[in-house]
Amino acid sequence: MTQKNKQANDKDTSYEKFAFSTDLLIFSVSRGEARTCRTLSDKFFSILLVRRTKEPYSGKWCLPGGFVKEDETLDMAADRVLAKETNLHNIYKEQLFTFSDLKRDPRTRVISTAYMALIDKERIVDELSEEASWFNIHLEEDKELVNVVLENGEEEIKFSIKKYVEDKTTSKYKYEVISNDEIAFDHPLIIMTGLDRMKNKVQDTDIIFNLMPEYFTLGKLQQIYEVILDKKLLDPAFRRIIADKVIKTDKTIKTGGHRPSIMYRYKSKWGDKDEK
Amino acid sequence: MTQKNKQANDKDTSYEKFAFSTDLLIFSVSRGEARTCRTLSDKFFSILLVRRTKEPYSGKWCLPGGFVKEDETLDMAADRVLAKETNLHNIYKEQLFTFSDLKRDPRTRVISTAYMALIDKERIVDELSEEASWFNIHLEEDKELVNVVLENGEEEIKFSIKKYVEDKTTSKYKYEVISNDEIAFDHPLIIMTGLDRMKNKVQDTDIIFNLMPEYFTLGKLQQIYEVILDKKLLDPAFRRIIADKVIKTDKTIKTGGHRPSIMYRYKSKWGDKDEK
DNA sequence: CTAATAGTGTCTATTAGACAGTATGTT
DNA sequence: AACATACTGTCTAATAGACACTATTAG
Repeated sequence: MTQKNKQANDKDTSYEKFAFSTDLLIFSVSRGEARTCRTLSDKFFSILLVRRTKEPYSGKWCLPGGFVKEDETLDMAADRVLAKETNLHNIYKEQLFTFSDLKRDPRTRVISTAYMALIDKERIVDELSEEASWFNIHLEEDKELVNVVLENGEEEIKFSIKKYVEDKTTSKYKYEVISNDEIAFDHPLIIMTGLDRMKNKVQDTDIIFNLMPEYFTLGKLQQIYEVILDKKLLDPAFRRIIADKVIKTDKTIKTGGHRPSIMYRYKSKWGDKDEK
Repeated sequence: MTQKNKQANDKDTSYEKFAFSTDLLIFSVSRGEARTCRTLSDKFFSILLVRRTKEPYSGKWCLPGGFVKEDETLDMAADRVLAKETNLHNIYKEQLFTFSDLKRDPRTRVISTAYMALIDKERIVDELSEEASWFNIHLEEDKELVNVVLENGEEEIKFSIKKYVEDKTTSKYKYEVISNDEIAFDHPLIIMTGLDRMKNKVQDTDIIFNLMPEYFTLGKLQQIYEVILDKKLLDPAFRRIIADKVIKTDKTIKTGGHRPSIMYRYKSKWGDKDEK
C-alpha cells in the first residue's frame, strides 16, 4: 500500500488538455422603492445574471463568463468579460475559486475559475445587453438550509442550498445544491461562495468602497454595510469604525424631510486619493 | 469603443484547451537544535520541496505537483500528489490560487491551481523520496523587498521578492520575483501567496492545529504561533485566547530542567473530538 | 408642530497589552 | 542554589455595545 502510490505515478509527464473558462459574479447595490417621500429607499445587494440563449441550459440564467483564450491570462479573460457586460474598465475584481467538478458542464469537461467583481452600478452608462439583468438577493437561513431568492422586479428565481462546515479548524463552509430550476451549471455554488467571501471581507477590509460612488453619505454607506451583513448596526459604533476610512468634504446633500447629510470620500490607509 | 467590445465577443463559443496542473505547498514545523540540554529546541516553519530530475529546470527545486487527469477534480489531484509525497491521507488542504501567466511553464501553456496543505511531520512514517526535502523558511523584510532563505541543513536557497499593495481597499499584496536561481517555474510566487494566507488564517481561524499532534503543550503551541507570525507573544494573552480552543488532559510531559507541562488537545467550536 | 434622518456624548462591558509574580522540575 | 520553562494575578489601555440625547430639514 505504501509503496503502491509511489510507483504508480512515477513517470506521469503525459497530460490531458481541458477547456477552461471564467465566470464572473458581479456585485452591485440597487435602490428599491422609497415607501413614502420622506423615507430612505431600501437598498438591495444584487448580482448581474444573463439569460442563456443557447444549449445547454438555454433560457436559464447564469453568470456572465467565457472561455479563456490561448493568449490570455485569467485576469485578462475576466476583464474582457467584465468589459463586455458593463463597458467598464478598472473594476475591482478578485479570484474566488476554481471549480473543477467532472460534470459541471454537460457538454465537455470544463474547469472554470470564478471571479467576483464589485461595481457602482450608476457608473454604467450604456444599456445592459438584452439578456442581462440585475437581480436583488434575498437570503433566508434555516439552520443548515439556505433559501435564496433572486428577483429583478419582473422575475423571481429561487434555489436552495445546504450549507455545512467542511473543516472544523477553519469553519469553512461547503455548499450543496438542494433545489435549483432556473440557474445554469454550478453557478449557485459560485454565488454562495462569493456571498460568503463578501461577508468576510466587508468586515475586515475596505472592499465595500468599491460599491460606492466617489462622494457618499455615511447613512448610505451604513445601509450598504447593513444589507451585506444582513443586520442592523448602531450609529455611533459604525461611525467610530469608519471614521478613519473616510474624509469629510464640504459637499452636503438634501434628501428629504430631515437634516442634510455631509458627503464623504474614501481614504485608504495607503494614502488619500486612490488613483485607480 | 463602447460598441466594439460588445460585438467582438458575440459568438465566442469556440474554445482552446489547456494543460492543467496542481502544485502543493505543504507546510509543517521542524525542530531545530536545542542550544543546551535545558533549553527548548527552536522551531522552524518549513515547506516540502522536490528536486526536479527532468527538463525544464532540471536540478532545481520546486513544489510537488502534477498534471490533472481527465477523470479527476482538482481536489482529487491534490490528494493524489499529497499521498504520493507523504503517504498520508485526510490531510488539511485548501485551494490557494490559480496561476495562469502565459509563460509560467516554458514547455507549453500550463494553468495551475495551487493548494496549501498542513501536516504534522511526525505523522510521516515512510522515508521521503530521495528528491524531496523539508526546507526551513527564513524571512527578512526590508520595506518592499522580501528576502527568503530556504534551508534544509545542507543546502541554502535564496530568492527575493518585491511585495506591494495591489489594491488599496483590500490591502492585497502582489508579488514580483526580483531574483531567483534555484526554484523552478513561478513557485516563489506560490510560496509567498501561501505564507501570506497562513499569516492571516493563523490569526483568525484554528488552522494551526493541523500542524499539531493530537496531544501538545501550550508552550509548543505558542512557539508555533510565534514562528508563523514571526513575533513574540505574551504568555497570559496567548493563554487567554486559546483557552477555549483546547481541552486540558491529565497527561503531562517532562521536557528538561523545569516544571513539567500539561498536555492539551484541540477542541473546535463545532464539537470536542474532531473525527477526521 | 411632527416625522424622519443626521450626528454626538457618554456610560459600561469586554477584550487586549503589559508586567510582575509564583510553581516546579533538572542540574 | 541556579536555571529554565510553566503558569497565574492583576492593573491598565483600548475597543465594542448600548442608549440617550441634540440638530436640522420638509411638510
